[in-house]
Amino acid sequence: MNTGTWVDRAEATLVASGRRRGGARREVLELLDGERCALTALEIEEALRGGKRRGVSRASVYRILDELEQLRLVQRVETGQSMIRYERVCRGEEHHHHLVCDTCGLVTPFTDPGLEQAITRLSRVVPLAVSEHEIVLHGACRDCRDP
Amino acid sequence: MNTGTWVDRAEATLVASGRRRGGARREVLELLDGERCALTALEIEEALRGGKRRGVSRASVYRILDELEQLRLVQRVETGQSMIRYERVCRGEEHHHHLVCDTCGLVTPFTDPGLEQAITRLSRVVPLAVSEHEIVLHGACRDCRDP
DNA sequence: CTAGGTGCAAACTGTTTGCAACCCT
DNA sequence: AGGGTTGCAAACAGTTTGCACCTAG
Repeated sequence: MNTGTWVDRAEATLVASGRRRGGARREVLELLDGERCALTALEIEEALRGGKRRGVSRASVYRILDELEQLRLVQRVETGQSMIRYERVCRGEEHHHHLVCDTCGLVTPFTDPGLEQAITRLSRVVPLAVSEHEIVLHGACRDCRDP
Repeated sequence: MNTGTWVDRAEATLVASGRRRGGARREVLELLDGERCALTALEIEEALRGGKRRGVSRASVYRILDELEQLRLVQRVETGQSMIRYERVCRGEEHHHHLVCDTCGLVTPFTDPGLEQAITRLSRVVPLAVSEHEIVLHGACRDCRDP
């Protein structure tokens, strides 16, 4: 699937839920679509302010992310850096989790079928109707390991 | 192992690292020792203010938790509730993770050897020297499921 | 025209810090 | 006596909200 698809699906979902189109939201959607991993609201605001874009106010960034999350178009990622990160949700795309370097703060994605399998098995026996799961591995990335 | 052991070990570790004993810290240690799952700093402050205890100022709660975390006596738990939770670390006790009810906020622990195994295997192939890992399952608990 | 979208600034909330008083050792 | 420990209040940082203006439909 190409990168345009997610923005299109997102806009369609938004319109279907009775919303109008808006320039700020479009900016956020396009930025998220181009990112392969999770961003914080502040990173999004900054990325949109710089460059040739029009810029989106902080309040709007938060409001838009909140909307998108409720529509399950983006998901929150907690990396233990005391800032919420957001990334787009792609149906059909392999589910991924995150590696966090506690030294430099780098966040990278990874996937592991074995892990997903273990989670699926576990979800059946646990006293909770599991709807989401999040796995974060902390440690030192290569650059921070070798000085 | 009984519940007294952790407080003792904690105080010993603190003294060994060149600190003195203090009433506020003792309060926090005893409270954490009695809890089986993660608490937020604010919950700790509140729990200590009520009851027959002397109470510990908010700043001290944070400072103490920070100290304890650095000494690996407590660990942070991120449950996606935009508040950091802390729980004591017991050596020899089985490593556990968390179930979070997104409706009522209830946090409960669980353990799963299969999952730990999958994580261990994964840690060897990932581009990160893994030191910690955190797994959170989100969903609806029984009480929130059945009205 | 009109309800939703957006920016701005103020309000909130969890967390951190500066500083003076306190108390173990 | 002296340095770690604590409380208080102010400072911070990320997030949310109130309100007036703008804009898509």
